[in-house]
Amino acid sequence: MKYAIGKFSEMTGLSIHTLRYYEKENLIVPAREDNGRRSYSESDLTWIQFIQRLKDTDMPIKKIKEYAELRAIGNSTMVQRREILQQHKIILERAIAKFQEHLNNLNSKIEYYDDEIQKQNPETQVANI
Amino acid sequence: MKYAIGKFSEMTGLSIHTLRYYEKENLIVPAREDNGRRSYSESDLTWIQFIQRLKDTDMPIKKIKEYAELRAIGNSTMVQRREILQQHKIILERAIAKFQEHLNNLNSKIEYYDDEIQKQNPETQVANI
DNA sequence: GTACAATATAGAGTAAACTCTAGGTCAAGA
DNA sequence: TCTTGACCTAGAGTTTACTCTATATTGTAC
Repeated sequence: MKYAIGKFSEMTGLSIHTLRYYEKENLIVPAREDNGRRSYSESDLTWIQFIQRLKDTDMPIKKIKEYAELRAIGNSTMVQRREILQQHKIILERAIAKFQEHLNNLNSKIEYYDDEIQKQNPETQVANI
Repeated sequence: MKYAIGKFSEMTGLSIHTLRYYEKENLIVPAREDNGRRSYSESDLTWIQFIQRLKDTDMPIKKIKEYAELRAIGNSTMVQRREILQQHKIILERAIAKFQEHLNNLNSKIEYYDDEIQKQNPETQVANI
């Protein structure tokens, strides 16, 4: 199946403007119809979903672009592409650890607030007996 | 102890410009000396470290500002502040889940690349016997 | 007492990632 | 045939979070 940009925008949740911007940045370069209109394929869909996950885990557009341009060259660039993913993996592991740590801090702080709020509202205490 | 902006910048790793910008945004408003110079305290240090963790886990400046302005009002705003932290907690939990999921995908993809790279380099295979 | 380092303010500039506008083409339905 | 809606390009505008510049003042070392 082939999809015009409007349809593809709906399918991906990305705006038409964003899709054109991604093309300008070489992230995803769809085929064109004879009349010059963009024609996205199933494989473009799989690819944009991967891009969306990279984006969603904070890979900057520049890095995604780097990966996309290597991908466009073909099989000879697999070692470099593996390296980019490997680096991103390390970034993700660190991010998870950092978020987990801050989540623990946040939990203590919320508990502290709960205690203080209790102290400020004796009625609530009475109601809870 | 009191710290001038240069010292405080060193202690926090934030540039002097950033500290002034944070003040303009009401995130952290230090005392002033008689001559008008900023004077940061120990409690400013604890507070900026908390701000840094919020920032580091992607809370936007606007939201931190909201929290900071409630904090500046005092004890009467505890319920609202608790609510902001509670919301951020949920955001963090979702972020961790999302990152974890993408990490798993990434691991499969890296393994796939490893296989393909192996196939492309038979010498490596021989060397591994 | 003079140089110089640190501080002050106001406001301009920057990078990233969109987002929108203007002006134009083109195919299909009333 | 005409108009409407989807598409096209080039380029301007926006938001966030800084980052830098210009200009002025002040406190300390020689």
